[in-house]
Amino acid sequence: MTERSTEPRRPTIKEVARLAGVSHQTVSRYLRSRNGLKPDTLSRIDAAVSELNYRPNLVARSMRTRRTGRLAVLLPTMFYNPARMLHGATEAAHEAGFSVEAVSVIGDVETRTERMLEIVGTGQVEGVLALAPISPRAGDQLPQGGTIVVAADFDDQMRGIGELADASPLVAIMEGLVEFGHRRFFHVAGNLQFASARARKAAYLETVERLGLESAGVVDGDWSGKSGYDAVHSLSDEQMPTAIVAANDIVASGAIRALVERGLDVPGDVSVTGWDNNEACQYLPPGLTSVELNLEGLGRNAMLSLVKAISGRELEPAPRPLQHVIWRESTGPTTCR
Amino acid sequence: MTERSTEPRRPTIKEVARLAGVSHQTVSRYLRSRNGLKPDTLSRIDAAVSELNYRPNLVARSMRTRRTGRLAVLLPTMFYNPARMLHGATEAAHEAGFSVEAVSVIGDVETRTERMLEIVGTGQVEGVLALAPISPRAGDQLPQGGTIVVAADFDDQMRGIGELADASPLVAIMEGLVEFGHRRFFHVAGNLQFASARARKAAYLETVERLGLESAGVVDGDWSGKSGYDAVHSLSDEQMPTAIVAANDIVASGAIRALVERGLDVPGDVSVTGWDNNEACQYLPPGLTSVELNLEGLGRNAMLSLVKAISGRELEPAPRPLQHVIWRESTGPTTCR
DNA sequence: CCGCAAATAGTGAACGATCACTATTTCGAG
DNA sequence: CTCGAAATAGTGATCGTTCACTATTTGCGG
Repeated sequence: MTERSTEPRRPTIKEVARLAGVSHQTVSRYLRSRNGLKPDTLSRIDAAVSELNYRPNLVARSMRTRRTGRLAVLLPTMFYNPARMLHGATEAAHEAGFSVEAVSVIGDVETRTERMLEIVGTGQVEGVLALAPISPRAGDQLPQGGTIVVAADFDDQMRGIGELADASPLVAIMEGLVEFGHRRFFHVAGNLQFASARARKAAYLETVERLGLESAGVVDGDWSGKSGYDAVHSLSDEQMPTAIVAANDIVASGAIRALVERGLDVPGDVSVTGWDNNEACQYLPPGLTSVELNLEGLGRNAMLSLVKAISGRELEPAPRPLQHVIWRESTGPTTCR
Repeated sequence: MTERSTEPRRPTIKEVARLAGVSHQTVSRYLRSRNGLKPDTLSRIDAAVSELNYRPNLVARSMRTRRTGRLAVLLPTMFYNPARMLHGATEAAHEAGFSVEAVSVIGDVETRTERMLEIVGTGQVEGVLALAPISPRAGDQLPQGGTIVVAADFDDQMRGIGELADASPLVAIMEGLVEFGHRRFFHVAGNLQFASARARKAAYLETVERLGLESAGVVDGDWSGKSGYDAVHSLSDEQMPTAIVAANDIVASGAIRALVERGLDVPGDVSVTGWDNNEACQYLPPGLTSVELNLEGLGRNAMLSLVKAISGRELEPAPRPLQHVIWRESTGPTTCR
């Protein structure tokens, strides 16, 4: 590991002012906007700033302006990989002049909610973007002086909101499978505390209904491979569908293993689909039909709504579409059985 | 999405003091340590604090103490999933009283380094933990007043340091494969800017040498499935090894696909191993022999060295071992060919 | 060259905590 | 009861910036 440290005191606005032969307030104005200064004054300050290598003390600025310019992102740790969403979110926040604190909490909804309220309570952050479910009661418990909260994957009515919970690719998947001749489906859902899991389950049920399909049912899972594995093993031979729509690629991988263990071929006997376009699942045979996500874009757009709520600024959203189906070998025409 | 906001001014130390009938300095002492106060005074302040729901203004405290209590973690975005390491790191930082800012940068080493220097330069953070490679020149460019940098996966001599680069499980894998009868190996390395990739490559070469094995060579990859896929397809039939040691599970999945495409069975013809214990690779047949990592522990320990360098505090490290081999179906005895 | 508005620059207070002192109270020994 | 050190509490300055003013300079029509 490499370690370095130096600790000379940093120059202040007054030292810059003295060197430039102006008042500290003039330097302050220079920092805010370079308008309203004579060209001569401006260049003298320019010179002083670069000579002293001056950087404003943001803590002092925060103190006076009562704005910290900091946001927090609450990350889930157990169920899916939020790193790319975090990236999109931090980039967007950076564009809007905010820095982002990452908070990841292992535990249940209540633990996460408590931790989030604690963070808001310190007044250190101006807002929180929750990428993991939090308690719907959180809004009421916000401490006075508390800040805005945007929960991107959750709302008070337990319904998903926005792009994160857009389940339309699932409809596209099922329609594609129907074209392949499939009539009997099965869905292994994700953790239903996540709006995305609820939305996919709802979309599955609606599509079964709308297209008059058979369904071997829905098993509520937890985004894990084991949940897919167990769900398939729980089916009797008579129940066995010809197409399994899994909540994500991990669940699908568990389902595929269980199918293989039962002597069934994918996609010969049963087609399987996932979600997230997991790289390993693209390569390992059979390449898994999945939904490619622009996770950075989803993270960005979630952050945009927080930024807008706090500062009113509207930044450019990520270009659509943010998700689309990629068909691979794990899906195919039904065979006579 | 849920949004809430309230903005009554927060109470200050002086208001607490007035309510408790003491001086503001007494309240300040109360906040630092409750010692040296009369029980009566203490309980009066206790009452005042809870009545006003007082929380100290950390920005004001930072201003006076010249300590921000903030650290930054520089995350890689392209190659592997740092979310669990980030979690371990933030937990450790939290224990030591620091908050953590997440910075993820797409781009090359120079881009990351520049961004890191920018962050240090603002004086907002007391230290940076780099989980992605940064330029070895970064130390020299640290701005004056700059803070300590710990690069957990890199050092000036391009050699890996510490647990992140511990390649001993690779030796265990190869020894196990030798017991299975394997003599002819192949290694697909990760991105060699990462110390872990360099360490695994070095361990592979040393073990080949030490045990007098045959090697079909090493292909330098980039942690991607494609790199494993291409590497295997680049081999002639004569070169084909009986065991492929891949830099991680994704690379292994690409290798397996290429093997299957060439009509080879895993593990019947060729054994394959990965690294990271990717959940999908555990389930999809053949279950991949891999290295389970305590990523939270690795993140924690990396953060501990930063915390120690900054504050001198030594926290409890994660219990060892932090990685161990898990044997699965993708490895087996050699067959006569 | 005057007068007056607009443009530009300066002054001192304030943000909310801690630091470095000084002041007061407490309490046991003599 | 007094003295003096230890324990406890108070006072005012300070951190580096911006805010709310006031002061000065500039530019231009008459």
